[in-house]
Amino acid sequence: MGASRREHLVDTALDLFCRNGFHATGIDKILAEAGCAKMTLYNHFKSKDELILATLRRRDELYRNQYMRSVERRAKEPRARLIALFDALEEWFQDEHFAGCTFIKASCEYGRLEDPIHAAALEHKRMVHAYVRDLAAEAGASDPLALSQGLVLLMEGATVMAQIAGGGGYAGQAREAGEALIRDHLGS
Amino acid sequence: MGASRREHLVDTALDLFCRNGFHATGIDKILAEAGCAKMTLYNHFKSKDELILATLRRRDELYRNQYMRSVERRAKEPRARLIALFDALEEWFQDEHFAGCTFIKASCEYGRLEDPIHAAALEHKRMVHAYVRDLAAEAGASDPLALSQGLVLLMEGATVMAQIAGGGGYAGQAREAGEALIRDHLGS
DNA sequence: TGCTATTTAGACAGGTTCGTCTACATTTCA
DNA sequence: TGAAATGTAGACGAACCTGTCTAAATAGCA
Repeated sequence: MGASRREHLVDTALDLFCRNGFHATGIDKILAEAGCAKMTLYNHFKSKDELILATLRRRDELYRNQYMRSVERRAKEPRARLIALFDALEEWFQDEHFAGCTFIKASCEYGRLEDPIHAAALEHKRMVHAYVRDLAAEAGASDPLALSQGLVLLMEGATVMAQIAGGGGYAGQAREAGEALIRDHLGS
Repeated sequence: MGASRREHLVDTALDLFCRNGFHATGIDKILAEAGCAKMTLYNHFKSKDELILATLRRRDELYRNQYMRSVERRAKEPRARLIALFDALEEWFQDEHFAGCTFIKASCEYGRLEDPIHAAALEHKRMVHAYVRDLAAEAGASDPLALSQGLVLLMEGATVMAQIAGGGGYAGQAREAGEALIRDHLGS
């Protein structure tokens, strides 16, 4: 079983953390759900916090392999990809397992900026912004930074609202506003 | 002391919950910080969850008395008030006690939609949206709903990013994008 | 002053938490 | 086949959690 045991633990923990919260999810619950022994967990991870950091790395990997690839599958031209950011968001919100952004949740429960868990959340958000900024630059925006900042705020706002309201068209609202921003920066 | 004891407990709990999280903040910590006895708390509140709901009601009250009044103080005309939404946001982010939105945090830790705590968060967000929608309508927007949805997403996105990054100009970014949306809906 | 309601300090119960440890079983791979 | 690595099951400790209870002190108000 080797490394697959570890991956299975991380995937199980990621699911439980995102659904029920980090503090509210005990080690024992994760072990029961994953069907493995306590020493297996503590053999792979030094502590619960280390496990949490591993789940955040895993979530970042999934973001790149699922969300970002979904954007790139939906459109080939940079400008169209800026709009596809919101369609891929909608796809995510529609997922029956959608439970909000794991990184936002992590920053909520681990609020101190110097906490490694909070720092991991910030690092992920920086990566997302860099991705959008590059797309805006490729699309020929005169001020790609400003455009990408606006788009990212719409994306984050939609994600938070979808989490609180339980889905409900927020990606579409964000897309509509995003299109206006894109027109403003790139012309119609 | 009468009711002031209860208010002091709620204010203390609100501060600790928002700084350190709901699950991570124990009853004993709140009591120590507030300097009062356990039975005083359980005399006023049936349980910790009831205390949390009381802190959310208190936070909602502060939002109306501080944030919304700040918006209305900054501008008298509806259109100017739409822009003032972001300036008042910046003022909030600059506060040394800023620690993100209590309601977003509550929805993160109590993720089940049917949880009364989550429901209270949703209700607050609905109130905020209604406020912005009314402003957009007063400003003469042809589609006040669409405009307000875009503005709200920018506001929520800025709040989340300010929480994760620890301040840092997100209200200004949101204002810039918000002005573009307002121009798009109301003309320059 | 004196009666009543509130607050206090702390012990207490029952449950949960994280993490360690041991003794045994299983897998891996030469 | 046999040795080394890995996983299992569960007991265990020490700390923490929420919520209850009691007995004494204090506050508010007539």
